[in-house]
Amino acid sequence: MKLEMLSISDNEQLLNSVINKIRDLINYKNLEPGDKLPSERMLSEKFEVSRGVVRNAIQKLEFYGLLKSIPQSGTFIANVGAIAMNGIIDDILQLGSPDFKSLVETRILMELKSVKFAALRRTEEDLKVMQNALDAYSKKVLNNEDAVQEDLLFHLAIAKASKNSTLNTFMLSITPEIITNFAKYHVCDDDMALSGIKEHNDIFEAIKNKDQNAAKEKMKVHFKTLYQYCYNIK
Amino acid sequence: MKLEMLSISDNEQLLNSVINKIRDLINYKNLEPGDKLPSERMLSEKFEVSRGVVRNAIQKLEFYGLLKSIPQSGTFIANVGAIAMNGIIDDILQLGSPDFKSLVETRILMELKSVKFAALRRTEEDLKVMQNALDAYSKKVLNNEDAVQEDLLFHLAIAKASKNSTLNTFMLSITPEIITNFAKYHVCDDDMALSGIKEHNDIFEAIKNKDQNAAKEKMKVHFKTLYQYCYNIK
DNA sequence: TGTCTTAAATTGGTTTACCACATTTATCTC
DNA sequence: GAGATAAATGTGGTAAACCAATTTAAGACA
Repeated sequence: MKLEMLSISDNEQLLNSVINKIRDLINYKNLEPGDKLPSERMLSEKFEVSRGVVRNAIQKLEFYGLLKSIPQSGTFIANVGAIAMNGIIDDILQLGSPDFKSLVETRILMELKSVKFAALRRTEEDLKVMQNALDAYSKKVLNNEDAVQEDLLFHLAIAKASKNSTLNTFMLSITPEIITNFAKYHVCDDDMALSGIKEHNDIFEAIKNKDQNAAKEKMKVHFKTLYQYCYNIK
Repeated sequence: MKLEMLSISDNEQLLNSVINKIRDLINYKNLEPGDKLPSERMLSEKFEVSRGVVRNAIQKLEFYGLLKSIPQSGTFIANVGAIAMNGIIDDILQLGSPDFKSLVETRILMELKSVKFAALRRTEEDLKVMQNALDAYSKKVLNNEDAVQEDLLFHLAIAKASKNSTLNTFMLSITPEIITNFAKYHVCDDDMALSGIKEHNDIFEAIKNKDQNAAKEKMKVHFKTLYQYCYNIK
């Protein structure tokens, strides 16, 4: 069984079209935060789709914080202005193709900040978790095994130690995409992995010593190769 | 009708418990990327909940990129390692309470980068959109009206001009939360709004002139008050 | 024994009818 | 006419039956 995601499926296309229609409705009626959407039954009739599809669309928009369904009452516009809402929906609809370059670019800028926060705020417990991730990484690399997962686990441990829940959430959310693309493009060569062990250790020591600037610099070194890759491909 | 979100509803609690059980199952069975989850019917029987609840839980995990459902085949673990998966699920379950401090902290670091990218990559079209947002903001402020939405629209225009889709998505996703908290804590006073006009103009000019460093510095000035607020409250 | 065909079982997705609660409207009492 | 109460309507949520595609297993035939 393949896990291909090359073309979005029919049901996803239907879902997106309904999301688009809901957006058009909100724009047309100039609905503002707190306003009530028509009932699911009315929407399903208006859009000529089953109520289940409407429910799925609403649920997705609810995930993104744009709508709020309240049982036995209705669905309401959340505290988001019209233009921001349109931007987010645009984003939802073109989903699935965040370019790898922007992904890496964003990861790097977040890592450089989170490593500084980690150096500032890390606890002894954080250090232990990092140490474990570091050991697991080294072990895999020295056995010539693929260590992409372990590599990222070390970085996620740093993100957690940064004590910034939002930053941590974002790092977690881009991790799967990073892994997929790394595997696809074979970003990490074997020699890269070997040098990675020392680089990881340097970062770890800087965090341990609570040296923010050193931590950032060592992280920069670690991303040097990735940086070049990121800005060379188009 | 109030839009209170103080306590999560019963159905949400049930949903979270099922998500937790799915996580436990994955851990217990040591399921790896590509492995197949038991069928929805088996899960609903095992967890003693209706199949619909199981479907909702799977859908939510699919939304976060952890699972992938394929019609008439089954539900599969996406390309995410066990530990990263646990981290993300932890994150999903404690949802709804990203502290304001981390939110602001993250927003600032992303803004300081996105404004540099914008200065580097902005098109003439981008400048027009920014100019419009700027005018709308000034108009509201000079009329002594609330201008939080317009303020953020200018910043979102910058994020869009940064040509980094990932960064733009993140900025969009934290925008609703920012607006809510701004309104709740009355972060923006009237005099702050007035000085904001000039600060916005300065940022705009720097982007227009493609001066990355000036853009970042002007943005820093703009966030100075917010910075202090962010680091004073606990 | 091996390969192709075919039918039965399994799967996620969809539809339908029903539910409990909230809101609105109508009715009754004073 | 005002307030309280009850009936009717409308709402999102839920459970069960149904669907089409897939997978699996059995069977027929060489």
